[in-house]
Amino acid sequence: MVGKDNRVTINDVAKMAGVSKGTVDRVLHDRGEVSPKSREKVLKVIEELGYKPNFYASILASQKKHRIVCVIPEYVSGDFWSLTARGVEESAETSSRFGVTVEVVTYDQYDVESFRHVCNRVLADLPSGVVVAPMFRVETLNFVKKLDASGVPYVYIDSKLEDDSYFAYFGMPMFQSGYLCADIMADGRSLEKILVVRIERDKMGYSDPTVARRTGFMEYMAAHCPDTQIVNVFIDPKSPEDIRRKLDEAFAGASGNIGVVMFNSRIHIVAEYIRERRFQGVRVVGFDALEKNLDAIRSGHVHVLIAQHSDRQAAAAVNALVDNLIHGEPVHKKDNYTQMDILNRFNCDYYM
Amino acid sequence: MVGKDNRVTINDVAKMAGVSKGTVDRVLHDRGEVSPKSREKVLKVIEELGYKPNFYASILASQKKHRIVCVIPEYVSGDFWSLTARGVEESAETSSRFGVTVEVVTYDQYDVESFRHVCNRVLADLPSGVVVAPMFRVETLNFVKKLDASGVPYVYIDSKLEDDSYFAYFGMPMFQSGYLCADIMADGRSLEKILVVRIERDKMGYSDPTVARRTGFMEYMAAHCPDTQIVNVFIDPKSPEDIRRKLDEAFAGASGNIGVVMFNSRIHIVAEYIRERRFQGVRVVGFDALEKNLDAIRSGHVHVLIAQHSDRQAAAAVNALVDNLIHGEPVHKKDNYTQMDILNRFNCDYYM
DNA sequence: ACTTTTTCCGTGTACGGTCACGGGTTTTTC
DNA sequence: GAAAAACCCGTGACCGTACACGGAAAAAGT
Repeated sequence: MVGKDNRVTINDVAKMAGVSKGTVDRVLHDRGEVSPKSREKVLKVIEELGYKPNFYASILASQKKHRIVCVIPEYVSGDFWSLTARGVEESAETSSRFGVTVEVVTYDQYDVESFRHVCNRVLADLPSGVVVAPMFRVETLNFVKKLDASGVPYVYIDSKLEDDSYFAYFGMPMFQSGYLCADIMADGRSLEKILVVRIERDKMGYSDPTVARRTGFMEYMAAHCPDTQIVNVFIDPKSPEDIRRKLDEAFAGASGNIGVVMFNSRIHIVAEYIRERRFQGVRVVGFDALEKNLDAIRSGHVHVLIAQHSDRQAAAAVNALVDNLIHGEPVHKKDNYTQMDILNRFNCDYYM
Repeated sequence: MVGKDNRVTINDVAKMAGVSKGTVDRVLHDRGEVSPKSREKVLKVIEELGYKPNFYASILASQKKHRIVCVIPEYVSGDFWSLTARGVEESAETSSRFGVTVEVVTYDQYDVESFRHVCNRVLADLPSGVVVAPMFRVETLNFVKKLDASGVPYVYIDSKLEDDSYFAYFGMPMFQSGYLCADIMADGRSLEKILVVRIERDKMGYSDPTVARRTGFMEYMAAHCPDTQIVNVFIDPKSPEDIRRKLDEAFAGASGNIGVVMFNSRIHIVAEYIRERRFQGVRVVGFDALEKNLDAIRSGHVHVLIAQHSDRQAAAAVNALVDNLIHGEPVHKKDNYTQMDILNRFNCDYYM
């Protein structure tokens, strides 16, 4: 049996304490203008009666408006960040009931300047809370420092930086996901070599969340499969043709079993290549449940995806802020690592 | 940008439609006593203005009390049904804010009579909604028929029966989970035989949710590994010693690779056996993320678990009812299949 | 002792709904 | 055609809390 009848109201408390509800309200919200004596009295009565403020009446009466801003990379339908955006959208719906508006602002993840610009815009019109997916280390640290100075709580999603005053973090354990990936790739089969397909980026203080993943992968391989050759294949993000040439090179002259992996969400471009070249027996493992990646699983060109619910992550991030802003609830846990989901062709259709 | 200022109130609607808020309220709740003409008008205005009732005002004003009852098998801490109970407990917390109390009643899943008894108790004092985990086919059908007749919505969790008037269903796709299980067990390795450990039960119109799982498993094996021998090992649930003898028999004289699988949540008893006998190289696959099973993964005696978030399932079931009772929201989807999570030693620690 | 200031507190309205009540209209009934 | 019934609909009192406002009491100033 759960859920008791919570019939004690602020009026009961007031009556018992021999004061008016106004006074009770003042002590409840620490709004001052109450004598120590009556304050004491009220507190005692609250304790005795086990008074819990009615949540709904409270929200209804206080017409406070909160605004939360989510700063994430630009996205187009179907890519990784669109999942996050969807999650935000979802929780925005619920939050709007609490009088909280949620706003998404995006930046070009390949252009620091655009990130700086966005940060300034946010700082110029301070919201009540911020959710940020950090891509540029220095700039983000600078940004959150200012937020912190203004008392605006911020939540990291996807990856976090080394500062310590963030309100919460929601994301995948990146190192472990790489480790897991390696196990899935290599365990029980003796691979001759593994191609690690990487997208070249401008340097520019860029903080790639996937490096930890790669590190985890490499550590597993070093420990368990020292004989497997690891080959980095760098692709130019601007010329999609590039991948064909580079992979042709990498595949040339390979005789034994080969694996291909990417540590970002774009394994589907590898799947596409494999499909074109009609290669058989190549083991392909990637990350994130984009629609294109799921299709690649279904068609058999990708064997396993390691996925996370980025949408839930984003929603959780927003909700944590809302809970804090509205109910004054502290975070349950500061660091929240989402589960790593292993998807193959037999369970991917049940992954929404 | 998300979440607009939803400042349209029932009074705005009333004014626009040229009626009183009472009338608007009546059409909102389909409470009758409204002429078709004004009803039409109000509906149109609601549409135009995009009016959404304020949830909190609504809850505050209507002091309705709802009661939801969850009928599930008895459980002890750490077993499968305790997960479900935990999920119920969680959602009960949120629901209590909505003036909904959630009650868990349990029955002995090996005793029809106890189930009948529980059903009668529920029927004697009808709640607003029911969540039920069906174990006895005929009795459950009988039970829900009466609920249906009284207009009490009911939700199936874990497994569902073949009737059609349930409000919603939340559970794992059992057949596919068996198929998936077989793939994980056998793909890429040539197993000589697989032991299917089963717990004998009294017959008694008992509806075992795991039979579909076994069917899925067998179909996969027949299609992909016709040479692997499948051996059923029946265990007496009452004598835990039994398993040792039976498994000893089954293992005796096996030379090649062996797999062991159970289709309920108790693979940990096999793990325990393997640990005792110090067997090496036996592939063990099971279901459900019980603490004991997770421990078995960590110690290496179970290789993979296929899990579902039964807690979320239960919570979702309760929430669906609450949403419907409080806000009159219809279910999004009637049949909700939860994802199948593949757990191994590298990702099981992030599965909460 | 009489202002002036500060401190403390009660009152009343608003928030956006719900629902009982009762009065006015129309339709039925005899 | 009047009485009864059925049908519609507006009114207003809540629900439990937040907060502005103004006044009483106490402290400080002169």
